[in-house]
Amino acid sequence: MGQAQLAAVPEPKYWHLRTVLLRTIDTEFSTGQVIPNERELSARFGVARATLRQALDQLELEGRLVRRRGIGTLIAAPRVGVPVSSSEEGWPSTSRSQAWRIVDCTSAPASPQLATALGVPAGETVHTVRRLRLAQGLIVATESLHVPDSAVPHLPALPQLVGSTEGERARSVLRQLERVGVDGESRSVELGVAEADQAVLLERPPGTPVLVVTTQYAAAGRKVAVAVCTYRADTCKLTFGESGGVEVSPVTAVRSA
Amino acid sequence: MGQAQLAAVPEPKYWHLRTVLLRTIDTEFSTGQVIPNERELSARFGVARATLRQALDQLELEGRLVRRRGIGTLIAAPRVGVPVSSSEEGWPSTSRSQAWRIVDCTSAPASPQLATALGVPAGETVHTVRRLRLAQGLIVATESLHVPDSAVPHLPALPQLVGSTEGERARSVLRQLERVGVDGESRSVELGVAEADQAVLLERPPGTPVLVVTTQYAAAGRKVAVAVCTYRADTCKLTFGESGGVEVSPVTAVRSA
DNA sequence: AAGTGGTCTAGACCACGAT
DNA sequence: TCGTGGTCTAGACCACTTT
Repeated sequence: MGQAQLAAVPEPKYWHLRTVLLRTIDTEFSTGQVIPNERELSARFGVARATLRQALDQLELEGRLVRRRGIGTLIAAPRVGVPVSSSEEGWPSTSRSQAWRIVDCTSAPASPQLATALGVPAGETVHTVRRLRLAQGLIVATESLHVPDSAVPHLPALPQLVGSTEGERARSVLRQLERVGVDGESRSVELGVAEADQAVLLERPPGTPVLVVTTQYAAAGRKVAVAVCTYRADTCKLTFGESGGVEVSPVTAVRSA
Repeated sequence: MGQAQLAAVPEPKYWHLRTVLLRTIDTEFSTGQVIPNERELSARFGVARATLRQALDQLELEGRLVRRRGIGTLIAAPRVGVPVSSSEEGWPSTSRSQAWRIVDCTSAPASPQLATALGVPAGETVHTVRRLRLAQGLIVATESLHVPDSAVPHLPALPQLVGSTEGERARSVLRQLERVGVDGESRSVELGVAEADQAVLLERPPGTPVLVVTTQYAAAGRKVAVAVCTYRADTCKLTFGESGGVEVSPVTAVRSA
């Protein structure tokens, strides 16, 4: 990598450093390579390690770097395009794509907030299926799918499910939901950070930035499910619309134009 | 606060601090209030100011706090729901909603990346309209709308536009684009940080986290425009689907359930 | 054991907004 | 001028991975 060159301008050091590093990794490094360690870089640029780390923090937030404790700092792979478009992608089709992996399934009375979101009376039984979403073999998201009991009337009663595994119970919920069908969905996307439990599932430390996608599913004019899907912001680019799956063109690059 | 857990991995101080602060601001503060300053808080919790700031950084990333230099740290207002759904919302209807404010308009040969994204030969003239998006009187996003010259054949030639203001030129581009119509769009959303120019427009410091929405518009099977829209991640929740505008229910709260 | 990133400290000074 | 958050320093120790 290049050598120290810091302008004495109103621009903060860490921001200038980020710019220099960004240009360097764009021109002299490729995906998967490890860059020099933090102590060496801070010495080379003549700044404190904390300042250098501030620059690396930015680049990590942008998904350009990945830092692994005990290993080093690596050039990140380009973000994976993850389709979040029509029902077909995220919907509980247990068959087809292996893109989802069931974690567990619980049934409990709805909290007030959840009841409101689902449009059911507080306290009604709600089945919650937790799943992991995979893309290209990597975990990219966790999902909590909440289904009020009244939306899946043909679900076997709880007592009959004693002895069945969580996976089986989860699959029955999904199957029943499929039978109901969906004729509408509304969605929101916002930035969040992973709490402890999410962080474990995503194999990331707590506080990891995530894109929280909340989807409300409707059938015959009433809400039948709410899904809260938590995507790793560092590795995911959410895609919507007709062009499912892989991106048609590297539009991301337009940003720097 | 003090817990005797068997955690083989001790929770970092800043993360525990975040949890405590989050509970405090949820129960004892309301939107717009200023919380005690950093020096006092760090003293009160018996940690270094840098550690306290690490906790505040998290809460700011989550959109729960707003820090203003010279003023203090305030409880943030809930995120504003911004419709990014059908063409109607984001589309250049110069009339109707006052939700967009034109910044400038330039015409230049397409960079290679931009040409690829638009599906035109590199070097073709591309008109770029920059706009601000407002919601509830606040700036929530900037947009760069790229339109290849070949997609708007009836646009007055450049020489004829000499003397016209940028605003007028921008409006003619938008008008022509409206005439062409749109029959398809594909979109992606990812996390980014605001560069210097974007930061100025968004009235935020460089490095501010943003949600980058890239939209490709098509008409008659060919791409007619690409829009790169940069939303302030701290204040925006992007909404898709039928329920435009305000959210139907406080689904966000489900996260903590 | 050695090397990496992660956390934490106790200071210092600067830029900004209000007074 | 004063109080605020923003930046920066020079260390220290810890947790993790590899050798």
